[in-house]
Amino acid sequence: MPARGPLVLTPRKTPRQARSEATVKAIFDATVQVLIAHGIGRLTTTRVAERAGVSVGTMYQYFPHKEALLRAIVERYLNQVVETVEKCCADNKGEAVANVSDALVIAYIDAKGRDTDASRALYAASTGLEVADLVHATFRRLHIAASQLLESCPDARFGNVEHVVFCLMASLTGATRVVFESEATPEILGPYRQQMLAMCREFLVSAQGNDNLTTEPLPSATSQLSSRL
Amino acid sequence: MPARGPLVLTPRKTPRQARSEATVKAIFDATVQVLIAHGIGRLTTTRVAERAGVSVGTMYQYFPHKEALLRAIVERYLNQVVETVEKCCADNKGEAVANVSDALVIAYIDAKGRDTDASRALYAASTGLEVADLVHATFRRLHIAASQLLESCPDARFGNVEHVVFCLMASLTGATRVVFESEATPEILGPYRQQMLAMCREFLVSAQGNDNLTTEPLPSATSQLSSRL
Amino acid sequence: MPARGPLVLTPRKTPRQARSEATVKAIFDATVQVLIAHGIGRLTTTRVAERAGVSVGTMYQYFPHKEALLRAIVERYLNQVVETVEKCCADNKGEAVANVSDALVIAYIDAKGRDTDASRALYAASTGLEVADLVHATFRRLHIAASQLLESCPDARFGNVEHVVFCLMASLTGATRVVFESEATPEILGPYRQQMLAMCREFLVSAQGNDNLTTEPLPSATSQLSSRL
Amino acid sequence: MPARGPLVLTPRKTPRQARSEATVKAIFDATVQVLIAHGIGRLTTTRVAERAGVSVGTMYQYFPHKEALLRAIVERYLNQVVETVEKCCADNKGEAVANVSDALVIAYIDAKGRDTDASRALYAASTGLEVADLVHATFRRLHIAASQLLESCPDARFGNVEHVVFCLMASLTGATRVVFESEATPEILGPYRQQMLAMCREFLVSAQGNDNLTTEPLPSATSQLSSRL
DNA sequence: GATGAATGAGGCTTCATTCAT
DNA sequence: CATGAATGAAGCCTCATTCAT
Repeated sequence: MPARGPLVLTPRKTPRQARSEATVKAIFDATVQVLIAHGIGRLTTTRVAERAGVSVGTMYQYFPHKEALLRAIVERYLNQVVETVEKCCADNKGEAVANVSDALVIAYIDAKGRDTDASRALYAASTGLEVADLVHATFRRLHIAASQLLESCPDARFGNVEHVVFCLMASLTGATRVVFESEATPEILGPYRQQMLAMCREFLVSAQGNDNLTTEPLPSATSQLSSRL
Repeated sequence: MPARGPLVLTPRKTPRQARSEATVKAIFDATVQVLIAHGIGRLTTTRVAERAGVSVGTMYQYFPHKEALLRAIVERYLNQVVETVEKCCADNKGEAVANVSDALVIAYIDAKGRDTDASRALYAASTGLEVADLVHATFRRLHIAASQLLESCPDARFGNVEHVVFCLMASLTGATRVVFESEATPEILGPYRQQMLAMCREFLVSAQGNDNLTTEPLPSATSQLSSRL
Repeated sequence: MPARGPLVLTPRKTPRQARSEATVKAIFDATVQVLIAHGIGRLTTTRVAERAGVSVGTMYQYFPHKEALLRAIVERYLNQVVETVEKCCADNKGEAVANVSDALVIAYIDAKGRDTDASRALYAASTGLEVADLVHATFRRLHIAASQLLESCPDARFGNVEHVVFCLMASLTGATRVVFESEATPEILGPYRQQMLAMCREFLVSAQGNDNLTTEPLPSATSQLSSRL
Repeated sequence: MPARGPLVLTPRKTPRQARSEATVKAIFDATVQVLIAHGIGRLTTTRVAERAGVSVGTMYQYFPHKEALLRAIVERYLNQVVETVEKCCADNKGEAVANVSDALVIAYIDAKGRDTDASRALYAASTGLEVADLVHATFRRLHIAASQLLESCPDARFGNVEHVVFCLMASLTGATRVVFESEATPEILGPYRQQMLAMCREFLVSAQGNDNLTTEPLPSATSQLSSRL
């Protein structure tokens, strides 16, 4: 295929479409700003529209109801994060487990850390049954991406990848949430990232070969803590 | 829930009579039930009162406003969890790091697993600025208890206990939240607990002596993910 | 009406559209009607909205809360009265004291008498801390207008205008209130006006030159009534 | 009737009655205190009972509802004032008009000034249809007492006593209300009383013989002032 | 399409009053 | 009789959503 000059790969928008996109973007940005400034409890359609510089009526042209707007925002945000991680996975296929672990941890934490305020705000917005499915789907995508990446490692010897990756990603995403919900200052984030790197690396490396370690029988999960471990 | 300036968060009336206590208990139970059945978004004072079999007026005799009720519930729940863990810490003073790690993990996960539904419901209720301070305080108590416990281990050689414990507890609590918010069936919880045991144990054991491991220079925490790790 | 800290007393939305203005007028009229028909104790936001033929929501678009509505109504009414009196003052600059007195009395009583029902209703609404400042400000404006008018009289020889005018206006406004709160039928109002004219005229005329009349020593104002006068 | 030692003219109360009276007194006092401290808008049955040191239940034993309590308080207060004035009237029968005027003014203003806070509070409580009849009845009693007193004056030559006294008392009571509702400090009350003494005296004295004075046609008050007075 | 005034269901809270203890 | 916990009607206010202009 011979080069034919600077290719324009994105189709030219009609003015109408362009305006629509700009409006939607304005609404999106406004929503995040309101989320950051007022919190989910004070996020009202009027407030968002005001901030976006459009009328409520216009907003309802693009989002049939508030929940749709919220879902769209959360979805967009989660997608950004997942895509960053997926890209990282693609970039690290075939690396050793330890490296892969580091790459994953850094990719995820840094994706979150890109915009601390937005991340905090979105964590708050992500709680609620309305978007639970989005969160789950996102987690599944992360899980799949991480699984494939780890299985691609030349030194991979996992007993049960599913379980390992589940725990890995639950820790990574859950702990990061804890960090962001308390204080995600650089002074906290730095050490946190370092420790998390170690934790995940040790975990994954040690999981090589002795995964279903089935040590002693564990006390039943639902009962009181047995005094004997 | 509109902000209300200086909030009165203590119950108006200290239940010192038998009838009162029964009423308060009914309200507490009803709140959790409504939380489980409808979620925090559909938790209304009317609904709680109805479920508790009392009038709204009665509810307001014990809780000056909805927020106070919510805080009371969350506080009670968090206290239960913390106390379980603190008790576990007391019971394991002087054990080896690996054992202590196991004890902590099991204590925490089992405390949460005692009532799966309530835990799920309360995770949802715990998000929101109204109770953020309670959650933080709880985390701090857990952090302190775990720190003291780990420092008491005869084989403890931590570089920076603070950082290690912070990451440990963030992972433990955060990952457990992820599990409960997706599906906390025994089929999930069992393997999760096993992996978490391994993860934390490996982390803590490996943190002996090489804490501030400062291996290779890490990419800056706040910048974009460097493509090459 | 519970206190609410820093109150927002200006309407949320400045009515700049035709529809808006009509709505605000309807709300104003309805408020006065409800005040007349039910009294301030039975004036509820719902009732006013109903009477105005709008929804509560609409009302709250123009008045941030009930108190703001009440203040707006009272303010509007007091302004009408004050403006009438101020105009009268402007029209009578330079007249003799006796004529000025008559003009003031007639202007005030007739301003109140324009709409007997509204006046009665607004007297009731004007009691309450919410509007006390408006009432005071109005009295001060009346006081100032009357002072300036009286000082402009060619035959003015007051000892202490402040005290004289204060007593004059307190009597005029206070007595008129008493009349309207009992029965402001023409049969009452007519003679009342005539007597008030005489009273104020005699007072002002006699105050010429012998103001600080300090006759006999008066019994202390705050002590028990001396039995011997 | 020979003296028979110290006579006990009030019947001895049974303990029960004594307790009742004490309770009622406590409730009365508490009501006034709450009125002063919180205003009529914050006067709740619970608050009064609390302050009185009795239970709401007990309060309802003595007053069938809140309105009854309020009426009782207002009635008691108005009675005190009226009785003071009536006593003054009895004491001044046969005096000259000027003296009678002074006596009335001082008696009324000082009766109100006895407890400034209570007077203010009671003014606020007296607004509302519930007690309008009490206020009217009180005014009528004052009117009657003053009429009889003035008619008893040896130098009385009133044209229409009714009209004169009505205006006199409306001014006295109305103006005093104005004073108390703005600021009833001694610095205000002193001059006010002095001026009021002059005003009423001049009015009454000048009313001797030229009551229906129908002087010149009065200027229209900017309004539709009835042309014929 | 865009606007923003209007809607009204529904949430939170108060408080006069009742009644079992 | 006294108590005070319980009641629930009723008030205030919000905000997602609609629709005439």
